[in-house]
Amino acid sequence: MFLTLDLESEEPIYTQLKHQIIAGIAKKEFSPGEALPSVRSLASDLGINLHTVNKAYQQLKQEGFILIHRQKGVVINPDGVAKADDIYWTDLTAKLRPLIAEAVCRDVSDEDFQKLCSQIYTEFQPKE
Amino acid sequence: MFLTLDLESEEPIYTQLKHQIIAGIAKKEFSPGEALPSVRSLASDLGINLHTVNKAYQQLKQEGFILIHRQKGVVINPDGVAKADDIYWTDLTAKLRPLIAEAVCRDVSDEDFQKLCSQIYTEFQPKE
DNA sequence: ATAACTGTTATACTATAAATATAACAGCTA
DNA sequence: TAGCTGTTATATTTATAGTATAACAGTTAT
Repeated sequence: MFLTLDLESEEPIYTQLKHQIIAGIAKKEFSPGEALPSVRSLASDLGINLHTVNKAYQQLKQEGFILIHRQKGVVINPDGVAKADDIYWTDLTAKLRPLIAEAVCRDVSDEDFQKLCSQIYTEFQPKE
Repeated sequence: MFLTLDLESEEPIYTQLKHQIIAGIAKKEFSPGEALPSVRSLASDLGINLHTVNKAYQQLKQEGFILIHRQKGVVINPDGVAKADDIYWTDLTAKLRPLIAEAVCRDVSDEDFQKLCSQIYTEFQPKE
């Protein structure tokens, strides 16, 4: 597991965990069905409380990234992540709008913005 | 002034205010040098506390969107908003990365993502 | 001058979220 | 039986969001 935390960040720990696990799935560092550490062991490894890990896991489960078997453990969703639906697009649009509004204010062109997005996309390209 | 608030939203009120004012600047609904309502009158109009408005104004000032003259009032920055610099790009990248990571997980292609961004960009196109 | 308006500062309070600290429960497994 | 799962419950601390008053200093119009 290569999860690192920035305890100085304003981003809550459980959010950092969520983002890193989602990034790991995007980068194919985690395979469908692969087991994730238990809440206790991950909390122990990172030096944080088990409830913080549990909160991240619960939300990842709610959003379909992982499955949690009551007395087994936590695994990356074997069926993969649900495709983009209407709710997802609406949500993503709401998150992008303020970013693009500021970009417009700062004279960032549509093309420059897309260039940055494409560059970030390449970060999640599986290494050949 | 066309500022509306969603008091049920998880997004803090002062953040909603910031986003709407930035969006207003992007849409050229606000012109450089144009006056904004005082903290008291805007707070009164919106039915919220003056400190909440003040917090939004202070951050907008900090980020260069508005100017505040001590005993005069609040105006849209007459010099326009500062162009994108290194700090801005780094910050924007950090905000986009989790969105793009999830998009990759949900099989959203670079092209589809860019299509959405372009569509949002058109929202901020000045009406001819 | 006075009244009414600016932003600013200070203090206090409530409510909520984030994170931690323990503890216990139920079920699986070696 | 011991040790591991996730889960639930309770309590505490800390930080943020938002409100409620009050006062100060400077401007502006009456």
